[in-house]
Amino acid sequence: MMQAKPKGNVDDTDISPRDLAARAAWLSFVGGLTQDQIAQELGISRQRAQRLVARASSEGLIRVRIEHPIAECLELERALKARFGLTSAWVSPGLGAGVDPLQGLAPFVAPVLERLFSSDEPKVFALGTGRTLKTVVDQLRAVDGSRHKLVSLIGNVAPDSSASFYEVIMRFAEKIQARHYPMSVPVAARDDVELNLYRSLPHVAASRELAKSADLAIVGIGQMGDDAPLYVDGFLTADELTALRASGGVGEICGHIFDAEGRYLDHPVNDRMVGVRVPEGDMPVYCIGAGASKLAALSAALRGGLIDGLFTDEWTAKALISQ
Amino acid sequence: MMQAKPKGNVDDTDISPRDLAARAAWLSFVGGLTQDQIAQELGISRQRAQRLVARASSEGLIRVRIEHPIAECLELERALKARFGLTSAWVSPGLGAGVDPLQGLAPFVAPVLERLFSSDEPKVFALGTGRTLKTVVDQLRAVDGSRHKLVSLIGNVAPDSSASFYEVIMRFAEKIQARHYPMSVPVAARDDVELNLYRSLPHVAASRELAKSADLAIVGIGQMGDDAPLYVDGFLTADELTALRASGGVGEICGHIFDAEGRYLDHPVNDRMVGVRVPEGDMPVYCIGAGASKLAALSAALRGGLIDGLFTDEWTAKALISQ
DNA sequence: CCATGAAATGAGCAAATGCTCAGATCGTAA
DNA sequence: TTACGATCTGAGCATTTGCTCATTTCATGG
Repeated sequence: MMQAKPKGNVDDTDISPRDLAARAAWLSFVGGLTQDQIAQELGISRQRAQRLVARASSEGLIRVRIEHPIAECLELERALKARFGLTSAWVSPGLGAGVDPLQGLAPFVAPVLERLFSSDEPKVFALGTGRTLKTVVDQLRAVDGSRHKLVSLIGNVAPDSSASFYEVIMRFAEKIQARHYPMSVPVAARDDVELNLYRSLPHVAASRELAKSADLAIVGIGQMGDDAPLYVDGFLTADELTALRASGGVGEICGHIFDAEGRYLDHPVNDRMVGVRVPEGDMPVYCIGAGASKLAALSAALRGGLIDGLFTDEWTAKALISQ
Repeated sequence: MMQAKPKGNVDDTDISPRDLAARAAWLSFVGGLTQDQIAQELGISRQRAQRLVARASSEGLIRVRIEHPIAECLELERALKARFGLTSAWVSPGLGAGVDPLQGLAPFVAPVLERLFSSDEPKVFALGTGRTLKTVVDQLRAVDGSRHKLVSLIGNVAPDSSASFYEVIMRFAEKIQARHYPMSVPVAARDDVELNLYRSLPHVAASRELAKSADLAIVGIGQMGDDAPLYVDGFLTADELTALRASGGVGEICGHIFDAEGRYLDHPVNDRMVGVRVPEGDMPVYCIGAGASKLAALSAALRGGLIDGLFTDEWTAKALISQ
């Protein structure tokens, strides 16, 4: 499927090296040993110890969390809920200007999702896609959620027929060992005939039904700037993007484009999405997103009541509250 | 109750300083910023940034966990279960010779207990006391376990009438917001009359009944060397300690002393404990303990089938398996 | 068998970190 | 107001850490 590079960080069946890295990291972080001491303890060179610890961090073997809720963030959560009628809000501390907001948001979101997934009661979670969700799932700890079901809200085949795209649901399913129902058709149909064809496929119809009756939807949010994900990934042509913006499009959730008031556009592009449009029924929708580029989209989604819960960072929360 | 020192690390209503520490730690650990950058971001001196991060770690605002199960530890867990007929075993990676085993064991045990406490089904947990359990509870994250009940297996009043001792159940209860039932009487009665008196007190009888019907017991284990906890804390005189050792006593759980085969001694000291002796009925008993000093006691408890689950560290596990 | 390239290793060095000490700041009491 | 004590703060320095580069090791293919 992919390149044959032996560098792949997927979990292959290595026995020793990763173990050793974990051990070095344990000695360093938990034991507070210096690299020299680690080297001695493990019978390796100080240099190697250093590399093992670095590797453990970069491969995500280390998970750090701050136990103390920062008052300012709690206040922002309260304000977001009050201002936009959300049922839930989570605000991560910011990491300063130069840093990708996801770097802070993802490790903050992951534990919350773990809590959701560790509910004893079997639930159906409907998932979107995108870089945000992918980054979050990478941070997710392996918890046993085998009683739950995961279903995709959106097709998983890109216009160039590649299926890899941002495969989020598989990764989620691996982490929590849940049954999963991807929507194995193109994200968008090219015309109404195709749309009806896709939707009439039994496995698609089943996934759509399951998604519509899910207990909770977890989605990202896309912006409509020049580097809109829909455009970059080839779902829209440059002309279409321009046209949609002219029609007022400022953001999208699961490929469904909406205007600044959070109303979905009445536009052919929107009508040909094979997946499910949220909100659907009384299923709560939790959205994960932060950063200046997503501000307009988030603001619109909030204004239109498209979402019920929001994960974001401090900077974005402040910006949203001050309009 | 305690000294009036304003240094107490109990959660007082500070607003800013701890928040700032948490924020600095977040920037450092999650954001990977250098102290200089943190200082700039927070508008403070590099020095202060350094101190804030250090403080955050020392105050336990930071929680680090290793995501990767180390093969060698898994193997030891398997071996422990097979060898001693345990239903569960957890082995933490060792931290090298010079370090208190608890420093590694406690952060390892805490997440496992969190999982136990996050079960949706209401349960009754029976708890022992001691330094081990206290260190573990300090590492525990605040999870909502308000549906559970916590009950003490042992009295909470020391011979000198001080109640503070190792107050574990309160700390657990605070962390998980569970109803708790301490056993508010002396640990040991001075004679049979007193024993019967204590046990006939309604709240003691109720606690004992609840403890006996608990879903799970979580206990530490004590050794009977010259610095036996029972002796150090004043529950035994030096003479008694010597006598008990002469009678074969090598360890104790909740103050009940047993011999090298894990059989409880038939001795007056043992008969005057007000609390509950484990195992009791079919309630599983999980024991937390590691270190050379506890080896004999652990070995005996395992041999006698006193415990069903064991939390220990690598070194101790190896020693136990090789007899 | 050797040639080749990629990854692992160790040395050296610059940056970052943690610690100590002296001075500053603040609150309290005379 | 001034003196006092305790904490907070910043500078300097020793230690620790992370990075780069040259070398070695290992695996693969000629």
